[in-house]
Amino acid sequence: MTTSTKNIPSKYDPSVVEDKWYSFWLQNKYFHSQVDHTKKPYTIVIPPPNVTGVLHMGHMLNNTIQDVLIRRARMQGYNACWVPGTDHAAIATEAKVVRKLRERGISKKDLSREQFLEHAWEWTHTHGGIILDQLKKLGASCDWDRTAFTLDKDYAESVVDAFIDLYEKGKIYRSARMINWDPAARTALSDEEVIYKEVNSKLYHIRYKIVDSNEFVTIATTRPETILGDTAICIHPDDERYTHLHGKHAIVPLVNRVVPIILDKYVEMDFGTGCLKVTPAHDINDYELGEKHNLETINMMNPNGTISEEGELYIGQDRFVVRKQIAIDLETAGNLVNIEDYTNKVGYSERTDVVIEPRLSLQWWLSMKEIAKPALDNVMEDNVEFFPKKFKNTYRHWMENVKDWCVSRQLWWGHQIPVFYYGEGDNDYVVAKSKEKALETAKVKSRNPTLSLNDLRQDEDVLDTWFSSWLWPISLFDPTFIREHHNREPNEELEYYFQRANEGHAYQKSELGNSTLVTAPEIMFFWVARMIISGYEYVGNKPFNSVYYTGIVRDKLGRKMSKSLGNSPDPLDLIAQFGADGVRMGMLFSTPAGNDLPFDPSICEQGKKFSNKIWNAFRFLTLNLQDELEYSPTLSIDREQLVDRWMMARIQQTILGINNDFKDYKLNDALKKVYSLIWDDFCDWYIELSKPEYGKPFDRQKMNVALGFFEVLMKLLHPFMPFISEEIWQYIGNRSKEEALCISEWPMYDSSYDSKIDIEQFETFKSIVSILRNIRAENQISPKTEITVYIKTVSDEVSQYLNKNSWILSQLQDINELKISTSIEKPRASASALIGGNEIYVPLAGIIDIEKELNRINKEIQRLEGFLKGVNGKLNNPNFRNNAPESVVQNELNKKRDGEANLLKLKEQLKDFE
RNA sequence: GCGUUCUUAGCUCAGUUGGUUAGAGCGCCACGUUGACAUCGUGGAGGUCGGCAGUUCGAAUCUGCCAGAACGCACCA
Repeated sequence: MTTSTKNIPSKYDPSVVEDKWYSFWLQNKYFHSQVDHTKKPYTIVIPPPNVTGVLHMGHMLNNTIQDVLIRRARMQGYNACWVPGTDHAAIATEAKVVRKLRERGISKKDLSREQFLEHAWEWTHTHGGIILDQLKKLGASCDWDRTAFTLDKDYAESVVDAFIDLYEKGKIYRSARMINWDPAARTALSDEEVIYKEVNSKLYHIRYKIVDSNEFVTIATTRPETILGDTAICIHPDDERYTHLHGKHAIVPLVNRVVPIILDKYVEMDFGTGCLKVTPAHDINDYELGEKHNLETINMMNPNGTISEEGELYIGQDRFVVRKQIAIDLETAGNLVNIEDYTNKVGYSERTDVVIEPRLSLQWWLSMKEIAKPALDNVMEDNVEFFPKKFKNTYRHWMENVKDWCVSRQLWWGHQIPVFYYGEGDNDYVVAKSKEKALETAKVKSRNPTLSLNDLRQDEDVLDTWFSSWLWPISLFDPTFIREHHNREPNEELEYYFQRANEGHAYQKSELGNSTLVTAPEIMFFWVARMIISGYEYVGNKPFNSVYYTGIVRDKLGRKMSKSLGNSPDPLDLIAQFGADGVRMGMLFSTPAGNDLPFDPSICEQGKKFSNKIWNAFRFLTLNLQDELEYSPTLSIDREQLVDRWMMARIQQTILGINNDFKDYKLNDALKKVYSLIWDDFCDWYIELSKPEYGKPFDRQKMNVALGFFEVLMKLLHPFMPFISEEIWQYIGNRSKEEALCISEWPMYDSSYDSKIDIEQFETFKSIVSILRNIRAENQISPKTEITVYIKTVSDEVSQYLNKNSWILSQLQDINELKISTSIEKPRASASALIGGNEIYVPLAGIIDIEKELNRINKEIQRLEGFLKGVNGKLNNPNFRNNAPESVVQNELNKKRDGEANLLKLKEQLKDFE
């Protein structure tokens, strides 16, 4: 890159600059990582977005955070590897494809599995990876050579391997149980895929006739259609109201089925009538009652949510249509007692948003209790550290009560379950990698040597999408390891990016953990917990040192931003409007780790303004070096100059502060520190003071030192705003073609420059300037009018450094006379102020607005008196003097001494106006 | 219902082990274009730290109760 001063545009145009540098970074493969044992690894695996998804604000936040972490690690000299990829997202993608096909008049049930998968792949090829291109716009510094997809051949094999391995270990089994059934997708779901929502519904009271009696019992239900599957009425054995019904039978209305009245303490006598209808096939609790009391199960619903033949009536009609109709019919039959409004919670499918039906079904399960143990313990011991900490509790609660995982899904898009059936019996199957392999075992197991490939039928179902993504950190690096882990060590990549990156305990505050997962808390159970489980199960180690849970991006009304609500701005529009840097900064600026982000596009405005400020500061420094062919930024400061020492000290403070913030993942605090360093310290003070006296030429050396500082500032800014920082950094220095800010060294903290005295002294100057500005504002004195300033200092030491650096005052204020000494005669009719006990006087005879000045002094006196009242209150309290530590008492005494001295000075000043 | 985390300026949030009369950014008000930036500069006004008790010499900070919010888990048909 040229460092010529020519052609620095007066306006900063992110769209041009950002594309330019992104291509440059890619061309030079700065984001590519390979095993290098001379460097420490730092690994991030991306939470793979749905392959056909498009970027939303949640992705923006999530990936910005990952990019900040990986870019800083890269600059710190880590071998930083951020692996990107996409997830096939079984049910989500399949639902999308089904919808698309329906729009084209094609129904899934008219297609064969192969035909459907052809459509799905076509869809994947046209839309797949769009989201990854969008991430590039954001500046994501992923190693794109490693881009993976959960249905890639190698990866898919590892998923099947895991199933086989766990089956062979006895962890996977097949069982008929109550499951959550999604009637729209027509598949089983895991418990985590069900979302409970509070809804306004109706409670139907229905009476059942008692056999051989004119009596009725009344039950209540929110799902009257399920009476078609009733096989009992249940009452509490101690319920005296119903003692006479023990051993009797009741008649289910409409279907006129005779069912027993059973007794069980499960029934709450206080709720409703104390009578419960029992539908074992369609309710979890009822199922358990059914098992216990040997009840018949009537499966009255089809997989698509219509009534089945077993239901006898309303066959083929939708469950919700029937719910209305059956109420009418029950009324007609005289069985409907009443209907009341009722609020209850109903389970909905996370993906299709339809009401879940509990249903008895034969599925594949993974036994969780045992394999979850190390994953629970290591998080509890902070060996895997959660940020924010509060999620440890949620995690523990889930892990301690972890239930077996239903891993089979009645879908086609995904990893087909490697189970081959050779007969109709419950155990007539073998688990194998392929049909061919299955055949041999099947022959033995079935004792039928004539069995052929045609006799084998593979399980139709696919695996839960999370059953593939839980292997993400392993199979990205070593896809055959799952299969071979009994016989060999991890390959070089897995060893380096997984094992070595996660060596030791996470809780080492001395440096950043070497591997971080950045994700949403919503998928803690779906994904995070299961990845930790698979890490210990297969590699014997955690897959990451720390987990950073991001907040949820919400709109102004506090609603989660989602495509369906249409309340999410298009991230690419935002980037076009504010620049990727602007959007990144806007989001990071207002998200403490784990907090939700109330998003308003205007927060990106601040990012854009910041870019503009930086650009203009840069332009100012270089405009005045127009004759230079190359800049010579330098950090060899003039040690005699307070302002240089101060700037250096502020930089050191900031480096230290940022490094600490990163250890706690307080990215917004870190960014705020950089922001303030650049805007408040560098632009508002340092640059102002680097300007020469009016009319005089610019000091080349000063400009070069300013550029030297600027260079450091751009390094500190780079993880957050990679584009503008790279652009400026490239301009500033004499860079060779291979150089880039993104691979330059992170600034080292240098304690020799971190001087509290320099900062204190400069702060005094800042306060004096502020007070002079304030005096001008109150007395309406234009900045151009010269003023006289006397400073009566508290000590010779103060006089000395103020005098030595008095040019700072003259530079920032038009002053015709400046006196600094311990022995200043207080001038009459002057505006005055106190700074650290030092008295500032600005004689303003004839100009001064006496009322305002009196006001100001009186206000200050009032404040001080109140302050001293508090201090004296403490000091006069014997309990305080006896109990408080000596240092605290001494501190109060100092406050009293200084406060009283200041009060005296203020009262003197007041006398002037009497 | 159980559990967890919260409640600080108009908004979004800081506030380290209790110890200056509580800070920042945005927004708001006033003033301001002499060498980069009006996408800017300068100054200013905003809070009895959700409420009530308690512990303590001293509470935004610790404890209890109450009110409200968010999340997780389990749910009565």
